[in-house]
Amino acid sequence: MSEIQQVRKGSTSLLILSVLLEGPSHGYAIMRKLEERSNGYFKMTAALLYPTLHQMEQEHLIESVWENAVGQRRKKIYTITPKGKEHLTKGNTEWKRFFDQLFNVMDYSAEAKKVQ
Amino acid sequence: MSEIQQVRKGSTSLLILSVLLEGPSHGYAIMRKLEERSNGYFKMTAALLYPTLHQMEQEHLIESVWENAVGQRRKKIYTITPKGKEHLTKGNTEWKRFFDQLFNVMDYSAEAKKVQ
DNA sequence: TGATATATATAAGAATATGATATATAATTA
DNA sequence: TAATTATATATCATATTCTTATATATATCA
Repeated sequence: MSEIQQVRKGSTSLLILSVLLEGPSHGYAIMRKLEERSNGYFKMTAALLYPTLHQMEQEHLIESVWENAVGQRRKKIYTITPKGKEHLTKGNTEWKRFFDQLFNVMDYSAEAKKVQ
Repeated sequence: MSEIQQVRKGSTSLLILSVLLEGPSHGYAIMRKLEERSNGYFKMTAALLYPTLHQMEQEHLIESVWENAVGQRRKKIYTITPKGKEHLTKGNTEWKRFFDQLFNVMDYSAEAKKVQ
């Protein structure tokens, strides 16, 4: 597996919650919005999306209702819960801390190398 | 698993390479340096460190020699290879891109929410 | 002598991601 | 009209990475 694919692990639920913060949406639309907003960087696949959505629903981070409109494929509409909003805020903070520490260590080493 | 533990996935090899960029070191010392430089944030465990080191050696990112000094426990000294240095540079860039895109999506959503 | 720090290592299991496959409808194009 | 593409949800087998627990062994300090 490439480095960047490993990196992406664990970000899925946070990205989904980010999209749902704007308003209710269904699986396929979430996938498309993520790709669109990152200019194709986040290429979410169905095999990752749907199991993640199911798990997030079990954890009460999101809720769903089926929409059965005539002349359209049926869709499962997901909404972010208050617990989901908390999770997103907390996750955002934790990611920022993690990146700070990661680049702290990497920059420290790069600086030490220059001095040699 | 907590969000932050998921986040950490895939960063291990990059952190190890960062430490080795400064100079050769052995497993236990790498573990301690990482904890020290991140003020305790990165708590690397032996069970994660040693298998990762073995794998990285197989991928030729690092090389090792046994050191058998008298009056000391024997140590396996690891050195970063040219391939490892490339890997670190590339990984650093990829992490930065990932970070940019992640917060791009998250901030976009937070802004859209404010406007509602 | 016992506790702690140093030092390397593996096994079992959990969590997350990928590639492949399945099913089905709506809209578009040839 | 037929074929293709886009929409829409879902699972399975497999791979990868991480955690908890366990094992072994030496040096140092109280």
